[in-house]
Amino acid sequence: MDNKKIEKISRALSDTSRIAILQEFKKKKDCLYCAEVNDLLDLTQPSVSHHLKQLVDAELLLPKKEGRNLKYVLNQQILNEYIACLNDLKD
Amino acid sequence: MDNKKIEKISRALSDTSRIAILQEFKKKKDCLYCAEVNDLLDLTQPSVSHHLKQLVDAELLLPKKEGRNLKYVLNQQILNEYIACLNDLKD
DNA sequence: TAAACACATCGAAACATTTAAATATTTGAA
DNA sequence: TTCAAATATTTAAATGTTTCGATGTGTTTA
Repeated sequence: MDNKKIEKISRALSDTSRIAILQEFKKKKDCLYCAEVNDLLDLTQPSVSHHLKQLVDAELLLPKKEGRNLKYVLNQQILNEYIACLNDLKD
Repeated sequence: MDNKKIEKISRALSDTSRIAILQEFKKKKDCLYCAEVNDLLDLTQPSVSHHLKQLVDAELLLPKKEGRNLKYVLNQQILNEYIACLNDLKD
């Protein structure tokens, strides 16, 4: 994972709304619907859409279309790679 | 570690210059002088000072004054706590 | 004490991010 | 095929970030 990718993931994580979204996955067994995120956050629908887009762009979330709903799955692999890079900063 | 702190650390990590600074610590045995960072990055002294400040504000670096020089030490503990929070996102 | 050095702060320009309102798109249901 | 629901995009305002030049502050050395 190169530094540009680390930067991108870090930026995706640098917002309490997006952190809250990711934390919600634990309760929901790693799978969340867009509408559930709308209920979770006190933001308008376009704002939530924007935040989800950033998490998807950083590949932390994988979108899966289900009819007119959108289901998100946590990308554990990229999270593991990111964590490995951080661990690498230590000696 | 609360979400505000996670946000702050993530934001500190969301810049390739700052990532490069942290990576340099590995080569320098976890201790860097401000002037060494100036040589490392192709940025002016005020810009480097700004980046170091963000890393210090996020507590990723601990500053130690040595006469008119400033030495930084990597804060492994806060890095570990941050990594633990990220691991916590997984189930 | 004066000059040089190391680092911080200020001010401003350029650019990016966050948010919401309005609108568009896609899909399912009647 | 028309209507309603779910999500995305556009636009614009407010705010935050990055960078540099100029300058300030504290410390060592001549």
